[in-house]
Amino acid sequence: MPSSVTDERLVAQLKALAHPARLKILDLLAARGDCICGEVVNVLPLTQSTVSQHLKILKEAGLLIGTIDGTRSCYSLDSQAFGVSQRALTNRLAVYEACEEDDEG
Amino acid sequence: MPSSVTDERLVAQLKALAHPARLKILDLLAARGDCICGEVVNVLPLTQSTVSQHLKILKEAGLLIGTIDGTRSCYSLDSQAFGVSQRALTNRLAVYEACEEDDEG
DNA sequence: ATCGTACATCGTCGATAGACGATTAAGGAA
DNA sequence: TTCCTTAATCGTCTATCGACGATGTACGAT
Repeated sequence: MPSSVTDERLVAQLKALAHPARLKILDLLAARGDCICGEVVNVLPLTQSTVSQHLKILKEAGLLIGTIDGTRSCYSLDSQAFGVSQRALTNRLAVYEACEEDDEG
Repeated sequence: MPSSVTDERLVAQLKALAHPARLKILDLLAARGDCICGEVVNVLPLTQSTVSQHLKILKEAGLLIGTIDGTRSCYSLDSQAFGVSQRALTNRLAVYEACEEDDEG
């Protein structure tokens, strides 16, 4: 019953997810385990500053973990955070899905 | 492998979900089964035109079904659509979640 | 100390989102 | 028909998003 994720936080995460470039970044990180910023820049048709901005947004939404490695920034998915938000989202959507109109009579 | 939901569509649905007022509308519909526009207006601290706009966005994202009932518009959740998008989202997030960094060696 | 690399941040600009009031469209009641 | 109710749409305004180039910052090599 305690949702453990506020509406506000859920909205923030949904906003972070709701962009094609950011979904691509997540896919990339899921595929490779981790990436430095430059690798993401090489894959996406976007400039370095734009990619950096997207990474920041994902990080602020709590979906990514970023570590400094010398002059490089290494990013990886925050699997735990995804577990939490996945459950929150799934619960939410499941409620909506379960809400069949039962006035079929 | 066929995702059955394009990235584009997923992004559109995430955008539709990523607004507090629209989450509230979905909650309301889940709780009541269906609502006419005016009921939603009475519950939310927003004007009729704004609420109507939000309902339109949710409908265009394929999350709501709207039926005309005399001069009223009756909205209800499209449970089937939620089933589909829930699976799409859940799959996506599950991949991210499952992607533990296994380079612990 | 100087230079090069890698990334973050700043400033800007056009496009989009979100709110509102006003108007329009359409059904029901007199 | 005329009027009232309900809701969709239009026009406008502000705020935020998303892209970019330019600049700043920090580390590594020379």
